[in-house]
Amino acid sequence: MHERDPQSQVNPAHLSSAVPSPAFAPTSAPNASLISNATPAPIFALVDGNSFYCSCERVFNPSLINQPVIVLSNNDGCVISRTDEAKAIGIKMGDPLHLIGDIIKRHRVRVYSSNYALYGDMSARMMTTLAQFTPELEVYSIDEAFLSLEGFEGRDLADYAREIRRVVRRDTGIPTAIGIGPTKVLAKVANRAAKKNKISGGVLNLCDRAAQDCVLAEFAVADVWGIGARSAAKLARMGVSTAMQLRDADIDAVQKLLTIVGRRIVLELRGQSCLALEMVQEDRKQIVSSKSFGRPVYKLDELKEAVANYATRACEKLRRQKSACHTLSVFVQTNRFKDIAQYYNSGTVNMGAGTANTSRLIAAANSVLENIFRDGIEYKKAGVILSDLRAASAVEFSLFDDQYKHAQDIKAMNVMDAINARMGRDTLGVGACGASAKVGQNANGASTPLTPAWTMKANMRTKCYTTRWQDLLKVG
DNA sequence: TCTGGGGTCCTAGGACCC
DNA sequence: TCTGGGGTCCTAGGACCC
Repeated sequence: MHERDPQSQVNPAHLSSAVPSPAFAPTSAPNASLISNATPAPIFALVDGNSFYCSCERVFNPSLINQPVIVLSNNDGCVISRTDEAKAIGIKMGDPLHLIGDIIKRHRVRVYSSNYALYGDMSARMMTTLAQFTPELEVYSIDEAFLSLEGFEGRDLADYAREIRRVVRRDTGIPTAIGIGPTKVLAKVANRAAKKNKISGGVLNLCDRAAQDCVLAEFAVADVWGIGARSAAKLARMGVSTAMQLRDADIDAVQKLLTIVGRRIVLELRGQSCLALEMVQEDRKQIVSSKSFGRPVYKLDELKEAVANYATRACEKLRRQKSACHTLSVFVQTNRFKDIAQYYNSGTVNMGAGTANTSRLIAAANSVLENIFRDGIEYKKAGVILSDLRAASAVEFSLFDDQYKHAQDIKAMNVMDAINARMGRDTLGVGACGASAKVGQNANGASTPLTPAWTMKANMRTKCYTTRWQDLLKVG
């Protein structure tokens, strides 16, 4: 869902200037351009949940309000969400938990393992609420959405955005910030500035040039959407350190430095929309399931069990988008932070006519694993990558493929998915995944010494308030 | 003891073909 | 004995995002 190829990125609205006049427009042009020769300028609003994961936790635990709160990555590794209070005491994004023990103790920071079932459900609620305000909405990430406000020019856009914030807060409990601009990049800038500036009331409209100048002059170029650390360093060498300087820079020089991606960013900063709203979620081109282990793993059998579980997750995603996979890769690696001899190995297998059958993919993954496994190594992470994905309906058989078996495969998977959807994940699974994963967990699903080494650590997870009946909050 | 996971896009360079 | 160049496809690596 991020950068796209230039063709699909171009907003047709802006191609109109290249068309001599409606009379010469190709017959395939949308009718709108024949009716009106003034194509309306796009207006984007970016709505973004503040400290989203922490805010989700606060919704169900009001004692966290006004407290420093952080949410951790998988395996309780590092900080991936923090409240303003946590930011204020110096906790940074990505800080490893084991290095900030002092601050946590001193300030009584409330620490949580990530609970994606909860955050995913809260996200869906937020998006449903936003959809009430405009049919043109792009769900950009778990906590962000772009809205098109085209057609709302008649009203005060900042007022409308404040109304959106109020309703999202009322209906989901999630606080948001909203940035408005004529391009996605400017809407992103506006959103960030709105978050920083408390007097903005969480809303900033950067549609007019004077407002843009004012904000861009003070905006670090490294904070511009699409400019990462590498690009920022290159730009610094060119003497560009603010978003305003980037906007006004020689565009060809920028392209030379940052490729076509950089050029697009400059154009967007200038108010020329290159990145269109993408309302339909395209199918994934690859599906990855990989995780670090809770504890080091040494044995092939344990790796196989882990990989079987990852393949199962990946296959579920594959079937959800009705694709079949034609290439499967598996990788294993040591702990890159540990001062030991590093080992990384991966292997790939061709899945012939294509399949979305969990058992087949696990079997294939196992054979790859046997090839890349070396004895005597302390493994930290493994993963499965499904690629060369095509529509499941377009599976092509060769003379040697057993079509009957393929049809049986599909039936079996449909039954498994249906049961798991109704009774909960992993109610029905493939034997290779091991029953042991469920043994040795305490009541909250946290790991105990009996849990297999490969399973994730999540010792501070809250309940699934919105997705499990037994976890519903009791009032009174 | 302890450092996330899942994605996309762009470019350069090699292989291959004619 | 001399020994081209253009196009396409694929892959690996880099960069970025949340």
